[in-house]
Amino acid sequence: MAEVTMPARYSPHEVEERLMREWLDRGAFRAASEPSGPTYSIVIPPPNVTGSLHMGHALNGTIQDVLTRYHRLRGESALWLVGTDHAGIATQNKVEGRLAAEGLRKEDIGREAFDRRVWEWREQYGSTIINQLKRLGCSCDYDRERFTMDDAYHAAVLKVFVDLYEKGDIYRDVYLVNWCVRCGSAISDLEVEHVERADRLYYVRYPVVGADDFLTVATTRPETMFGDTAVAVNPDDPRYGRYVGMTAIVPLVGREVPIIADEHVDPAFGTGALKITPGHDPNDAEIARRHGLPGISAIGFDGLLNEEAGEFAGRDAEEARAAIVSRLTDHGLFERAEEYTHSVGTCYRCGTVIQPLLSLQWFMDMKRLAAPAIECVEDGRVGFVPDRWADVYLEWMRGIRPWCLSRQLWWGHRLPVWYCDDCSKVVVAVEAPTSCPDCGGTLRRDEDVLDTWFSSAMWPFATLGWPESTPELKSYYPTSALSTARDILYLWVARMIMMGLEYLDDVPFRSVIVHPTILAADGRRMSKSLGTGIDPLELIDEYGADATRFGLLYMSSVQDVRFSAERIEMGRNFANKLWNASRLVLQGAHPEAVPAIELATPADRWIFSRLGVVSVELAQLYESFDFAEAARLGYRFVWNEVCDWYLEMAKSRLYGDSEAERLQVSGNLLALLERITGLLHPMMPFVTAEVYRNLPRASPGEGHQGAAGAGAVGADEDAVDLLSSRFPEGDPAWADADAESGMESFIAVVAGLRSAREELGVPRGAVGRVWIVTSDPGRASALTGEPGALRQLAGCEIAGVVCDEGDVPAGRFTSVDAPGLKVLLPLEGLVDVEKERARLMGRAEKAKADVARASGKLANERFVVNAPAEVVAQEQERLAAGRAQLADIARQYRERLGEELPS
RNA sequence: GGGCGAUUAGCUCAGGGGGAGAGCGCUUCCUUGACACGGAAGAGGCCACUGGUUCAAAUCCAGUAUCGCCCACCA
Repeated sequence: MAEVTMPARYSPHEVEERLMREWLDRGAFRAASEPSGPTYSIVIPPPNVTGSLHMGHALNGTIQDVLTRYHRLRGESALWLVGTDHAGIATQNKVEGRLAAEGLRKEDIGREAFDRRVWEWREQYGSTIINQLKRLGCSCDYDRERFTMDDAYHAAVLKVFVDLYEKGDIYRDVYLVNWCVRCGSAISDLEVEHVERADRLYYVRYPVVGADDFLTVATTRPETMFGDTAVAVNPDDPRYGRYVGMTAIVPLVGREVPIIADEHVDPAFGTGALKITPGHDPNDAEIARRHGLPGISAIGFDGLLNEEAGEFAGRDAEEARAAIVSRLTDHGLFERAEEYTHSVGTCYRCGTVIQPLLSLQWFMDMKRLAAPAIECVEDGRVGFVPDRWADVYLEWMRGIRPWCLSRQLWWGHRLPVWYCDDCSKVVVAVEAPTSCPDCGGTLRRDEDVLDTWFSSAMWPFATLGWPESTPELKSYYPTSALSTARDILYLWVARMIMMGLEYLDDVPFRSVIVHPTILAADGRRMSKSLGTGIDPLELIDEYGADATRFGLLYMSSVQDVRFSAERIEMGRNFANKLWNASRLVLQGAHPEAVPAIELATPADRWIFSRLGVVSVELAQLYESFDFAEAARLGYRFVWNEVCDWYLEMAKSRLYGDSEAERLQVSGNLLALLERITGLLHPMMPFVTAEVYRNLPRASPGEGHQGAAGAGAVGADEDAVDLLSSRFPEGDPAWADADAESGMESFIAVVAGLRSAREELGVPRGAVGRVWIVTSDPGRASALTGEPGALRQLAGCEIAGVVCDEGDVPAGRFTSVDAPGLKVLLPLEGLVDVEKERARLMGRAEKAKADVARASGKLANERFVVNAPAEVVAQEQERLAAGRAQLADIARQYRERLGEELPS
């Protein structure tokens, strides 16, 4: 390798921009239409076209990219399909806002022009979020970008609507729907967000006809009384039994309505009497249905009271409340009001309080489609991660209710429904009919569009070309995994499962990953309006994409987590660590070295044994979606094992005099680094790819066991691109339990020696000639086989190895314990008596505590009888070791300090 | 009203029946030829509370408290 010039600090932005451009230019993320081998596929939860990347997208994008890159490295044909959702209300609001800035309303320009404006808007801003995904390093197949309003997609949506209509699942009916006055549209039950609100409960008197009496009802919404069609009491309520069957007068309206008995009424609530407003309350509508009562609408789609409200007609319903109460007071019909906290439905898009209104809408009955969608989760064809979400899903699915599909918007998939002006014919068809098939009359198309989620429900197959039988559909459906936030489990995930089973006769994905919600640092939701949001792009700017990804993964354990910038910083430091490790290797390596594994020393055997284990574990973690643990493992292995120990130990050979050793250790270092880049690439694509491309390579045909992805070496460009390599597999031959336990001793010895030197104030640079005391030659060889490292790291040379401490020449030593052996460090003239006394006392305390605990346990007969043999044996070992250590300390105390160890 | 999750070091979080872990922060030292976004040595926890199961509980069970989320027709 020629001169390597690498800055001491990894600078992510230059690398990220350059590599991403290269990858995109050469189509590295493109998935073949008809791949020959195994495939892997993910469809992205399509963000709103109006959207920009937030923390949830960043985490979710990272997770999906880890999976895609991992499986791509596995040699699978990996497709990560991206796209955006037309997001009916959200987008329409945005464009209406722009019109408003020009002093226009959408009605001023008309539907067609408005549609054009939306498309223009989309041209201009619709790719923002997609570009932001690129900054994160997401390896989506950008050439296959889809939009839920693409022509082909639209055709698929119409086909499904018509089909479900013909099957009888979709129907039109008058029903109480959730009406958002601000959006001017119905929304589905799932789009209603309930929020707690401090309100008042009003007690209003309804005079009973033919009795000089009245019934007092409690209501939070007196303004709905204009729609009252009954007063209800509980049938078992003794207070009111005599009134049932009589009638009452609705105050201010004067309407005479029946007094009915219904189980639903809770005698304990309020007065036990309930006014029934079927036109504006779902419960009341239910009761009215049971009793055959009519519904009256007193509030219009504009949220204003209508002519039913008499003098209040034309006033905003909620705003008129006070006036109504005051008028009731005038009539002596208002009793009192009390403070009352309850939850009110609001529009999840704009927060406006929902007005339940009777309205003619299109609905979809979900029962038929739900059955197989329940089954496929029960039998495990679709799995949830974490799996408790399966229960949440199933519970909702079992109680599923009809879905209000129609939206009174302009932006969206317009219903393929026509009404005849002349007869009452309803035509539902994919192709626009020219005239009424029954009477030849003129047809009018339904003005409404479909709920955005109706088209989203088809995302896993409509994006792959359905209903055409495309090669993509064949290759990539069902998809492999779906990663999503939990708040769209019902809105989206459940509906995709139903639609997938209905139209492809197979589940849309095998696994649903429900990733955690990232909360603001103070524990609240991250939200722009609260000012608690953190922009992931700012993190990428400050720390780099790899750091952002790593930090997000690290904190993405199974539960919700508060965002901590320290985690991202940790990722940045880690990327920098990896970068600098590669600097050490590349700058220090023998100029002719190429990746080549030759297990020559205990450290070599140890690190490759560990590499093998870690390779398997990381693969398992990626496959089981445990990304937080994968991040931890990668971090620990690279930092605490490779950098802290192997690289440090390798230095003595790397900078040593032996050319052969230098070449040999260089080969190991390069091979190790090469594999690490592959292992970490799914999580940190940029820094790993950049390091990888700097590695020297064996010339073709030279054949050595070190080249990762040896089979992939082809064109020059590919040869240096980590994306074209293979996920590193460990060689089973590397497994070496002795090397691992030997290294355990080595690390304990070095740490112990350093600690002792520190505590005793041994001057830096002083070299100690240590004796190793052990009866286990394997353990000893971990030290004797690494003399250079021992000298470098602990400042010690080995004087000799003995089985028995008695064989060590007389002298003053301090001892360091390690698994399987003990090391004696000569003290000579440099012992500080006070320090050594403190040190020995400290060790003695600990040893005594060990002995006390172990002997206590072993004295307990029930422990000895019941505990597993190995646990008892372990305790016996502890006892023995503790006693030996104590004796040892006592002896040292005597020899060194000329005192007896205080007891 | 039902359900789920959380409660571990100053902070953010792992762990999950046999001697408490990480990162940051803190103390002391170190600008040695990968890295101060670094290195070395340390300090710092009755693992929310109360009971139970067990030879053994931070870990399993029950209950309590606090926080968060979801579902529900709380007028």
